[in-house]
Amino acid sequence: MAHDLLVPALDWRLVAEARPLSVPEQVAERISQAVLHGEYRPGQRVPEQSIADQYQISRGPVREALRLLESEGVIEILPRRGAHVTSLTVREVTDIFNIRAALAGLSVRLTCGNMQPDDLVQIKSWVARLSEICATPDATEEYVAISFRLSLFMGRICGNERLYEMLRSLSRQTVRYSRLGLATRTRRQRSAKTWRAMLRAMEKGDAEGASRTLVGASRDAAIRCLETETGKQQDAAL
Amino acid sequence: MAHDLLVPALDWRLVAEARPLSVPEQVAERISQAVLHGEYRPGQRVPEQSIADQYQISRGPVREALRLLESEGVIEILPRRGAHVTSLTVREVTDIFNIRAALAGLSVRLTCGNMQPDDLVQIKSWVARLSEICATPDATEEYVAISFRLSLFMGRICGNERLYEMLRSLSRQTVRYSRLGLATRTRRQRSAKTWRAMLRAMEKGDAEGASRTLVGASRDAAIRCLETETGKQQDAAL
DNA sequence: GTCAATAAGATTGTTGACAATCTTGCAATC
DNA sequence: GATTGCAAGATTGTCAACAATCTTATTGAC
Repeated sequence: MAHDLLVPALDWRLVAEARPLSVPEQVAERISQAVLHGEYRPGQRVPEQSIADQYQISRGPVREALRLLESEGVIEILPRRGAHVTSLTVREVTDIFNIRAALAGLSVRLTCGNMQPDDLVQIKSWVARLSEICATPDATEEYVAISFRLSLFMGRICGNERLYEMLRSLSRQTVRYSRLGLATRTRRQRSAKTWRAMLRAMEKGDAEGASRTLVGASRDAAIRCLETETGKQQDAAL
Repeated sequence: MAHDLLVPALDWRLVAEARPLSVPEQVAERISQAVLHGEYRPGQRVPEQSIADQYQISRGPVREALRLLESEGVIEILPRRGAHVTSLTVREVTDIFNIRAALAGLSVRLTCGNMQPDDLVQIKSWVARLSEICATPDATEEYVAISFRLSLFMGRICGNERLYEMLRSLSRQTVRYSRLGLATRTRRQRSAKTWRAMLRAMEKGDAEGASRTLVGASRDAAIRCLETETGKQQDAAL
């Protein structure tokens, strides 16, 4: 088709960003939330028909929703055996944490060169809040929530859209396990110390230093969080 | 279902790894190859029906194949507008190169700690071959092929399966553009020099050094390869 | 001649049905 | 009592048809 050569196609990405979610996307979001909230256990089957009945749609859109969730790592689809909530081994969780650490490091480095004054204020306030609550018993939920908001915030403002998407996806896959790594007062205090060190480096404009701090700490945290589990069972399922 | 609590589900990942490719996977592979070989141009539409006719199947499996390709970044699917071969902007290519650099760095670092003697021999021979042909005019294709094999090899032997998958996916998305970055003799010579430096660091057991060398070089290469294009057009499509 | 409205055609989204395969429960055997 | 084989049920894979939406070409007005 010579047509394509003459008239460049309109780049729809620039037009419709905040489009309404399609049916499969909505279903995927619901299931994802259900998994995150522990309504489905790791390894549990997710039959297409039961989802279809639940939302009163046919299996077509459900299949699509499941593919979406598979690409996000929330579920696994095996041929003729259907969809299961992912149940990661210790090895796989470590692997993902390593990847996440490397990408978080990149996002911090980029953020340093791409930051608005307001952004630093925002980051500062979150780090302050983390330092405040890290010693409080039972502050795990708030601590986890804020540290995720913080790392995704840097993912967003660093200017690398695709990096943000990858960090978001990896976070989704590891929330359950991150919670373990921040479950005790000691661990949270150690984590808060890292965030402060990273902030200091950022304020000095030391992008490499900030990045190194975060990567090192993430790596340690991954090891620490999994040491607890390693002895128990080969499957790290929460 | 209390049943799930008593009998842990069999982990099929450990059993059936080399399973035969499903129909959608086969179709996805074919389309992917066609895109890589330039049979589809960036931005070109990929209608479901025409693919279905081509392989004499219905649109169901085709839809699934297209979702697979979307998750690999080979095509883009827009609601009610169908699938298009991805046409990346300069910005997006840079973004992906940055991510790939960070992950390649991680894979090299892990490889250093996870390497068999044979592996180093293999890497050495490839680096030698690259040094041999880098000055040859018109060696772009072989040079690109070997350097990809090399980086994916390290992705594979580093022991982080997921990292390998991500590197493979990112490579697929950027082959077209990498070719630009290795199109001239000077660029290939510069690239070969980097590989040699990385190899020296690996031989000394300097994982961090090897990683830094590669990350730095990848970053430079990305910038260099795109400088050529930046002036011309906002869309970096090959 | 250029632009806007319209209609025909093409394409995607969804549905329900059927075939292929897997899982589960039960019975027969060792 | 544990294991194997079989059958019924459940679940996934594929298909063809219809509805909703978008694209393209034509027509008419300015």
